[in-house]
Amino acid sequence: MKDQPVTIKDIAREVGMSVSSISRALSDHPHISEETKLKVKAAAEKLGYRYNALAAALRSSRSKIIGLIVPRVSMPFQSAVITSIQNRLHTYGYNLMVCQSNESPELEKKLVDLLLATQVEGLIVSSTLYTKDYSVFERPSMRGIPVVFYDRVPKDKACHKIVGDEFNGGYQVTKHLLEQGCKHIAHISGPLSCSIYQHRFNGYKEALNEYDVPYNEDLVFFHELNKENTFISCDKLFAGKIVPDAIFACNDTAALAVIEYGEGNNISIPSDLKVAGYSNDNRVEISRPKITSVEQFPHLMGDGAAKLIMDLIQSTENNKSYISLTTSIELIKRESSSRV
Amino acid sequence: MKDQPVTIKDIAREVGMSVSSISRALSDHPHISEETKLKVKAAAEKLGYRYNALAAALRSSRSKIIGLIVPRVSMPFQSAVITSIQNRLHTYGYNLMVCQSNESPELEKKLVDLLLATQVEGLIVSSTLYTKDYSVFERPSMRGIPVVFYDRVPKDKACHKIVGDEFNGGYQVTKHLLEQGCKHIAHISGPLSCSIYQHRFNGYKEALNEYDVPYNEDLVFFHELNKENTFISCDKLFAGKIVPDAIFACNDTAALAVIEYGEGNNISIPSDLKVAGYSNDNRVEISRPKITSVEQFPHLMGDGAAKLIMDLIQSTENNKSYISLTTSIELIKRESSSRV
DNA sequence: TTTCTATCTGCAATCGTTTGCATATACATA
DNA sequence: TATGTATATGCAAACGATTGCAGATAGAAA
Repeated sequence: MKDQPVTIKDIAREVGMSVSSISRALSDHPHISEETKLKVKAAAEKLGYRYNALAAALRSSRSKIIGLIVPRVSMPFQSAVITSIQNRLHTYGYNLMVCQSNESPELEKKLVDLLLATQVEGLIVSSTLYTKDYSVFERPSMRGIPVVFYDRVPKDKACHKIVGDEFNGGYQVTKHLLEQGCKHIAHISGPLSCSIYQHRFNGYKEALNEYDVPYNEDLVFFHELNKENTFISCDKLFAGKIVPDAIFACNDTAALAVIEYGEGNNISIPSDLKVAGYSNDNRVEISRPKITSVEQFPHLMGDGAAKLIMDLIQSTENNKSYISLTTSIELIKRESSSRV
Repeated sequence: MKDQPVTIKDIAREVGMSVSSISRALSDHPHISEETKLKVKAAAEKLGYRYNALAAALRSSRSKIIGLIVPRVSMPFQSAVITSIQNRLHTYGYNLMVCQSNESPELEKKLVDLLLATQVEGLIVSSTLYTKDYSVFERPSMRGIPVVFYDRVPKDKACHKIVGDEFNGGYQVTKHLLEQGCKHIAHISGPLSCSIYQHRFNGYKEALNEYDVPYNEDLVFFHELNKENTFISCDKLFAGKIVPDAIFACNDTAALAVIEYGEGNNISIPSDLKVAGYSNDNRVEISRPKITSVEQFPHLMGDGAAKLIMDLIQSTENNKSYISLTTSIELIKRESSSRV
């Protein structure tokens, strides 16, 4: 056995046929007889042949690779989505190349170039909190390579995308809090540059409007939703003229921070203050009180994103129209927002 | 502008030079004058040239792709590790292709083939709970492609690996519980086919031994560490002759299940029963009581795995010896195991 | 002028497949 | 015999870069 990898050329020599026939035999081309196929495959096995997907990709210009750009893998929602994207793509015989933007729009741009250089056949993207300029995804160099956005998608631009029903989520949470008798519902949100927060915010305002509760901008905050920022906002809220009787936090980390803030400041939840989060991550059921939150069904979203990109790749016609899918959400009511 | 992608050939035509010079100019080869490089790069920009990494990979047989095989992306520990692996590899100019075995040894094997076909330059692997046969990683067809295991590694086989100090973790937890005065420490573990559980179990027995507490096999359980299984084990434990005064669960999901079991069965924690988990995931601090657990520093492990694979790829000499790295752990004591 | 470096550039093979087209064979049909 | 139709196989040109080697050019030294 040589140290050089075995190629179809070696198989051709072994069985005394041309490389083209070997190639066809191995890929079950109908023009090759069953008998020959068996012979070729046996020889391949015997020689320890290994298919070179790169060479095939170069020649056929189908790399069977999908690129994924995501802010960070280690966010519970994202990792759940990625899990199902990867599993689904695998059933199509496609591989996934994962890149992280680390919430940096500049890096995100570079990653697009990187993945295009790798000849990905499609791109799945959930953008950074701050991405405003999406032009990189429609440069001429993108020609022919479909892009599917999910979750965090362009705000003002048509594109293929799959998103949760964020407006409805924001609306449902707010409506629920209103129905629990709350009058002063604070909203702790992520930056509005990010589509999901914009839509939840719109839903929030819609519900207020519907219930004739005036919108008060002293009760809304926009910042990255970590514990520190949330504490700062809580401080402001409880130092303000109007003390809130509910807080709608736009993720569960922030909601948990509110709970902790309450514990530390003698604010009892839900009697003094009702709280709701978003994403229904696995901490909200552990918390005491358990936290009302919105389930986003990340697996459906991942599955949908993978199916959508594959459809776009496989459809021959030049799709001029954009496909937009919405996955439903479900408000899960728990103790943190219950009537006392 | 044509619909065909622009290649270095087009640049060569544009600037009136040969493709080899273009190639060298673009990759900053020292034999090309600065002046020429600038001219070439300007032309590339102008034509909208995009580097084809696949073609380069084929010719140079350096794909700049690392394959990752992991049970599931959506486990908190795993996704934290993956995050740092990907970020670190990116600094080396390498990409990461992520595959999930879904805890199936058969699928795991197929993924090795798949990734080898993709011409990965290295493989990073955390195996399934049940992988016993690691021969697939040392077949002749693997020749030259380094493999780094992390976390869940082969038990009885030398290999490159980076693992947490599991024995010490198991030992520390058990010792801590003993020092809190516990005499009957149950151990709820994953299957021993998996290296990490074997080592934690060994650490558990070592501590018992050191404190002259007899090992009692009625107090140990081996199964997948989900809530249902843990409940079943708890039922058995509390129906047995010897009622435990502590439970050392091998992950936090199981520890949380024990807490929940306690709530539902009038077992008060930590006064009646002390509890410890493993991995220090973000739920243990939310739980009431907060749960004693073991921090594994997944980011160090990911970083280490990425560095190690790159070292192996870049080292020219044929490494005969295996490198084994151990990341330290830290026992975080919390209410669930405190003296009353 | 000649010769020698040093510096730059080009030729052409190569990486391992895929694939359009041509060809070969066998068998049936006219 | 000539023709047609499947069926099976081979030829050779791609795909787009890299790279060993040879060659060209220019300036300096002899």
